[in-house]
Amino acid sequence: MATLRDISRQLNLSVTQVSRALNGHSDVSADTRARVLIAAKHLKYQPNLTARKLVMGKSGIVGLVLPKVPTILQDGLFVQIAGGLSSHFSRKGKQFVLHIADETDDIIDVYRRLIDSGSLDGFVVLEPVTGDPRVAYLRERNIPFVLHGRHQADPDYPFFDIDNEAVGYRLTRQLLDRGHRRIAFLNGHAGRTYVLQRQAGYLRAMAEAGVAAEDGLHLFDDMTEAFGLIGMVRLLDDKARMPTGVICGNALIAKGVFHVLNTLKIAVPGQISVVAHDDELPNTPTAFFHPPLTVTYSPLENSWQPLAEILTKAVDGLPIADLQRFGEVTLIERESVGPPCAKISSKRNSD
Amino acid sequence: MATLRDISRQLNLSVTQVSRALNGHSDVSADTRARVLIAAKHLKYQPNLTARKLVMGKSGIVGLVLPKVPTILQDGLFVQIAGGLSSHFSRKGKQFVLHIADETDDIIDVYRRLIDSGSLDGFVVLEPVTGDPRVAYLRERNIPFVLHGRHQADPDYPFFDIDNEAVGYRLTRQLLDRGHRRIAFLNGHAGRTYVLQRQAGYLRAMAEAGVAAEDGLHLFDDMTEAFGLIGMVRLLDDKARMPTGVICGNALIAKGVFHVLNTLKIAVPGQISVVAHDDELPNTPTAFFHPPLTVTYSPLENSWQPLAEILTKAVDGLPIADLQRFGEVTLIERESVGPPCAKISSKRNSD
DNA sequence: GTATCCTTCCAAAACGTTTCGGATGAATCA
DNA sequence: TGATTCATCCGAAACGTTTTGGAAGGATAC
Repeated sequence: MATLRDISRQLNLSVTQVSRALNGHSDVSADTRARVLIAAKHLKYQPNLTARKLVMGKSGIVGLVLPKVPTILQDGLFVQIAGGLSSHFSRKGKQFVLHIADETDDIIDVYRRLIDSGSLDGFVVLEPVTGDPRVAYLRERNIPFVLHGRHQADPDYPFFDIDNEAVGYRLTRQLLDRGHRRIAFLNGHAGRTYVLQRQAGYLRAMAEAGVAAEDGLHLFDDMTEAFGLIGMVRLLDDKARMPTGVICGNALIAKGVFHVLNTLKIAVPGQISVVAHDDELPNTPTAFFHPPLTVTYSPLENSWQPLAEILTKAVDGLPIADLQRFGEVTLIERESVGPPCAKISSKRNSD
Repeated sequence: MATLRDISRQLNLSVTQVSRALNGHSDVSADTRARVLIAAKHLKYQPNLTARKLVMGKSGIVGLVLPKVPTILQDGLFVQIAGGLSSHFSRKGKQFVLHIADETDDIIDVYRRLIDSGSLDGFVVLEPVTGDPRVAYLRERNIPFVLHGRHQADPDYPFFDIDNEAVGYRLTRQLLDRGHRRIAFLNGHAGRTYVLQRQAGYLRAMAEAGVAAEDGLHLFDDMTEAFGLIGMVRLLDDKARMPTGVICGNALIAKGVFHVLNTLKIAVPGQISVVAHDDELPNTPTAFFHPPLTVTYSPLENSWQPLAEILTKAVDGLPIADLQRFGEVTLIERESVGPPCAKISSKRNSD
């Protein structure tokens, strides 16, 4: 590997000037810079990141720590996340590194080790929960990070998020506007902040419409097809309070819900209307549900680019004002919503 | 962060002695070493990996490069791989890092960048194919690596592998010994070496038994449930040459096969016998198939520890003889094998 | 008593980069 | 003319570690 010394010798320059030429400093003549650039290319010069890091204190490497237990990670999503972040970071000239935490040791210890060993400049933090200990620790250590989502209402740290309150609100309004009153919500895991924010949006819409929100209609669990299945069955169990419309936290839940309704021959939207939030998870295209699903749409895919950009800026020490961004959410009305149905008759009810 | 200097000052020692004490060199008195160790713990000393790497030329970081397109990666397997390797490497005091390659750029370019930037000491290479370009490149650059599997018969590089020829042989023998003659093999992707090795074992067993192996009975494709499904249907299509026994490359394929046989009401092992190789993939327990599946058993999980060990040694420059190991394969006879059935009647055949 | 060895220690160099402080000469200003 | 600015350059220090080559002193061998 060629070093700055090699270039400097070849051009009869000092190492300093070569370094400055390569890094675009001002006190290098145009002629010298050009010669350096050519020599560098010719010698296949690659800066030694280790040496650079030693003097600069930054490694150019950012990371993501995930627990071994794949809570959020269904088929392919993992790869999508890691791949998406990785490619956007590398486009910014940063290396992105993924660390799977051993389930035996505390997640904070993992961060501590990673930070103390001094090889990471910053972190992407996924799936924040209220009072997230990772956020607390990173702030305490003063390590740059960016949150996917927020963990409190008005955060003073870098984040990328969508307006989840609005998601809950708009989804609920979809059903309310058509006349629904008994509206169920198969939401996500109760600890997550976005789940609570969507719940808030739901409650606001219900309150605005003057409809009382019943506790039993709002269910929380991991966002899986299994939850959709089990949740929908539970909702149907209580015949007196059966919902006429169901909101699903994501497309996976909706898939489970559709499976139940389909099996029991309950028509959508004839007998029950369904809406969902669609992150565009792999292999779960809501447009091809039967019937096509009305959704609030905000592809997870759109997060990686801003996340990478924000963390890069955070590492470079930009002020907080530049480090907070919101993602777009669009409403896609399709065919899974109709007027409420007074009485649901199904195979199952006729048992 | 405390440095060697800090410790040396506190103890009135030279930086040299502190370094040597910490690294277990011989020319340090027991007393001095003890004092250094205590001081280091007290000051929460963490060696600066960057500085160490700069002088030693090694970073203590090893990596795995995966393509973004998840070829081998079904639900949870990804996390199992990354997590397994990560925890075993960290137990050896090495950092393990996962890199997802952008699908747009050449895999070799990714390795080149990673190597040139000088931050990785070695690589784990998964899913080798015959004449694997990654292996060729890493050897050319003289970078330590370990292969999961082999990409030629008698390799001169580090690997961990199971005896796949024996897997093919034993699985085939299971069926031959019960009298089967028309034995199908739903194998894996044709490029993979382990697939070819298993094929060789199959052919050897058939030849030994004096049975002609028919081309149409040996199918190759990705090891997925879908292949099991489609492959089994194809096998049943050709009524004249229908197999009495089927070998499946892994449990996922077997799952697809069982699905077809079950749906068509073809009894296992009454009408068709099935055997498979079981890597103990997540959510696919062959013991709980109906009927329980006879398998050659060799959990993927058992690979991570030897892989980590071998790569660690390779990075430390140990001779090749210490860097080649085989995993154990056991045969588990369960209830999916019976005598061959002369004529298969199924719902489908009666169309 | 002198030569040799062993134990324990240290100063200095090295790894490749960035940056600080200053040097040089030419051009501009008063 | 002398002072000031500007553009362009360079030497040396710094980052934190490991390693090299040797030094000091005591113990052992002859």
